[in-house]
Amino acid sequence: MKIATWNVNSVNARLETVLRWFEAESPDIACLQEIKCVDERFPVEAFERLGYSVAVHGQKTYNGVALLSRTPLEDVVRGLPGDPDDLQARYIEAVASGPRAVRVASIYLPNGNPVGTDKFAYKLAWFERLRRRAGELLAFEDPVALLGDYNVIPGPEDVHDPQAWLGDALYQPQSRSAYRALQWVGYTDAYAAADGAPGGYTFWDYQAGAWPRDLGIRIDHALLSPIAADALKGVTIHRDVRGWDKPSDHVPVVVDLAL
DNA sequence: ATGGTAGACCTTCTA
Repeated sequence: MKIATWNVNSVNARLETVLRWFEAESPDIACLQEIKCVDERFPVEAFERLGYSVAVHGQKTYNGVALLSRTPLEDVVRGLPGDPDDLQARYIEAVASGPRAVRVASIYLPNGNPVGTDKFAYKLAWFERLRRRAGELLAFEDPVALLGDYNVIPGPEDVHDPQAWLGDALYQPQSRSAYRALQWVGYTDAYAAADGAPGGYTFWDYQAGAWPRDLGIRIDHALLSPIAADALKGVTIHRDVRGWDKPSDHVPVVVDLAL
């Protein structure tokens, strides 16, 4: 079973590119982030034609997440539990049903820049809510896969130049610690567990020639519950997609599970 | 030294 995550940076501006990738790779489940549209403007039919069930948690202009699955999506949760005042659409969770049911979430963690502002505080608070939710999910029978744009560079091997990112919210000690705390709850970073090599970047900025110079960072992650981690066969970063026409600044990451 | 690009949307914000 292949589960993908991809920050598409506007699903409508990128639809042709996104569909092209889905036709080539046909993941069983996919988690999209930064769809940048309200629910009504998500291209549901285009994905249904490819055989997917669709669940959307959209928002105007910013954020927005979605889940796609070849089996029906059940028990959909829109929005990260724990703060009714948080209106940003950054979390959707559901069970991809069937004989190999998986509980999956599409996560768009706050960026948090600049450090020292309420944006960074929001990032850390969101991380804490996610940790609590992740703990709750371990009580369910189904394996759990939490995929998305975590906006965290886990370690120095995940960035072209650690020094250049020291002041950035994505590489703050608190951000990295919060990401590790998710693993202490009982989740496994799929890329690390699959012996992913250093330099497995998933994001290259549009600016300053970051892509041709390979100035990338690894911030799109898959965290797996124990049963899911036991079934891990491999992780593939679809790096070549960054070189396509009209690319997102993120590329798809696919985890392959023996489920 | 404070740029450089992309998307949504309406003038600036977010990344």
